Amino acid sequence: MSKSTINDVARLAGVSIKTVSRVVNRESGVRDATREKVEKAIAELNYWPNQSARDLAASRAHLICLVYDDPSAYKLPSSGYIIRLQEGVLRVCRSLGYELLIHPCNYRNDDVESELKFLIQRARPTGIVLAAPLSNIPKIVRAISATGTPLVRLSPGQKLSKEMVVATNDREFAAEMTCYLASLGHRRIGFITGHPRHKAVGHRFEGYKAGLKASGLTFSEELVAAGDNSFGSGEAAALKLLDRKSRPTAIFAANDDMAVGVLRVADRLGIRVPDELSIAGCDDITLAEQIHPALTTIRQPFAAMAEKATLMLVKGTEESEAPKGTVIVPGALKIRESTGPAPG
Amino acid sequence: MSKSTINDVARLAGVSIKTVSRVVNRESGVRDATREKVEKAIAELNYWPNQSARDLAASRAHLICLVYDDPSAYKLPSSGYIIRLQEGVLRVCRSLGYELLIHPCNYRNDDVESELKFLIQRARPTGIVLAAPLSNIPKIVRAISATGTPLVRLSPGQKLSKEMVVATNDREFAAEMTCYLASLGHRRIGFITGHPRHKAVGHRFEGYKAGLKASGLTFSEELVAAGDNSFGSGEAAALKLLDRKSRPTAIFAANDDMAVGVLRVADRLGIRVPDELSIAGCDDITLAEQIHPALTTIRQPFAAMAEKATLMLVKGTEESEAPKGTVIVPGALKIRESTGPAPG
DNA sequence: TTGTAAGCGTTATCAC
DNA sequence: GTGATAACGCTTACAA
Repeated sequence: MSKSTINDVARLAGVSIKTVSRVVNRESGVRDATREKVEKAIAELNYWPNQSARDLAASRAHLICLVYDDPSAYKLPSSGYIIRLQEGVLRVCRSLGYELLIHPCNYRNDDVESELKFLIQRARPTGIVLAAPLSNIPKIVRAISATGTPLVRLSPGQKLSKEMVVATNDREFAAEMTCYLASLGHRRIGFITGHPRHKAVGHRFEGYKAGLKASGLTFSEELVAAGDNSFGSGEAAALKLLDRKSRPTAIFAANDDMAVGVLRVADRLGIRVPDELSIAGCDDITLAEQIHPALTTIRQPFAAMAEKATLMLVKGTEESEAPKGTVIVPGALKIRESTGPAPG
Repeated sequence: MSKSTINDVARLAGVSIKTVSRVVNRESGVRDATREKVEKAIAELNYWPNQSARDLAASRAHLICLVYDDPSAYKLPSSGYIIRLQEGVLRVCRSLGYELLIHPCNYRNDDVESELKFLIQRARPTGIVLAAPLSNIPKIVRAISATGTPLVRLSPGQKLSKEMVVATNDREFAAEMTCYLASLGHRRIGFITGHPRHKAVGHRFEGYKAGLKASGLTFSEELVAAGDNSFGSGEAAALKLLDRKSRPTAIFAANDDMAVGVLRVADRLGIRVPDELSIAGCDDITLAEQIHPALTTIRQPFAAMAEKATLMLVKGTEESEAPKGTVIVPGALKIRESTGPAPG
């Protein structure tokens, strides 16, 4: 195992440590011949720079911190959300030589604020990526901002020009999905709303209405049922919508968990999907592709959003021109098997 | 934001930096009055030790690395597994002042080995927690071991007395579940096997056989169907088992994803659960508690295993008496709604 | 019980 | 282009 230092390399290559440092950090102004000598010595000694020493000397840590709502505190079925966020941050970290520190936290705890300050003081990360729904909780944002650590918020549910924000276009793609269903001939398109506290999810309802309008359909309260993002609430809502005389021929749920609930109810009631009923969701959870029929949904760009956020953080730090404002990473329709032409 | 150093504190408290260091590190041999003076200065200056400097000076990093199979490479429905592992490691890290670095990796890549070495060289973690199924892939284990970094393996599928291993008692609880089903009066208990490469999952099949024996039932190939841990394979296997003349009155699947598949097939075939068919799974994925009827299963102690593993790593490093051998963290039966008395 | 001084392995400054 | 040499903020012998 390598224990060699920059000094060993310098000695072997017959140069100063500064020159080795230059080569390692790809600085310009090193003669090719010198560079090669150094690189040879590095390879021979199997040298790797010591991260702690680098960070200390440069007074910066190569560290990104991802903060999100603690899933173990809720039992979210879609912990895939977090995995995908991690995935996105990791992609950038790996390519740019940063490490990822993860910090799930429960905003209901009274001491989240000091907990976050403690974390930041201790780890001194380059920056923080704050995931929804924490990103729209004022005391959390305030606690982090107070430390002066660069912060990027994910889907805070509002545009903010003076801060770094990455979001997706919930409203637009929900409208698009609605138009798609209308284009299949559906005229009675039901909607199941999501958790009332989740702002971005609320945008989808607005998108649904906009889509109806754009398709020349009229909005009706009768076609709407309330859910709370859970599988069970999707089942309950489906039961309500499908029990009616003139039931919808398509149901669009504000998230996949609920859409899967609808699918299950349809199955139980003997309603064939998509022949008699089209079902669409939103998020593209892993299960969406695995159930039968595979769920038509909207792919949420969680990983891409996290990737973009991390990039903003790193660039902002390295280039001293911190990018501000809201960046939109668009979602994408995933047409699969659960939607089809309207019956009749 | 604090930029004060140990020197500032020493100056303000009127002591040497060594004394400050002693207070910060809770070393003994500091007079109470002195300690108080220092603590007051620390509070006043809002001082926090610089982690990089500490690590450099002590030539150790307060860092645990969790390495697991990259979920984005497969589309595992139960990414909850990883979240729970992270949860366990994080618990220990937080209480002991370590940071958690996560590293999902794809063992199919040709360069995993150099990738891991790179990671270790760069981050120099205190130790590594290696999750299944990576923990039983020789080239992975070898690559890590070669660096000399302390390693704890999770569920490698075999007992190893000379290495640090944390596992659960798959065989025992699978037997227990089988006995439980037998005690409900079931005499034809079906089994769906898991992924052939996953050793620990294979143990469950053995446990099933042992449970039959202990209950005075005879094993029959007719009651066994092969699966591969996926939801779809569970559906297929269920179809096979339930299609037979004298079909089983209970089905025990080697994991929850498959058990949910069985549940779905039963629902589709109009077989009432648990009245006509009892279904049991293994893992206790989040979905298990949320579907209807809630799934009887075996709670796998993922978080507890990760916690134990991390503790071994830290203790082993700090106490210079590295604990060796296999530690077993037992699983637990979760009796819910999908199992009941045998019909008739 | 407390303090001094020598590193730890880098980066950064400024000569050459 | 290259190289001394001084930080960076802390731990750790070893003294006192």
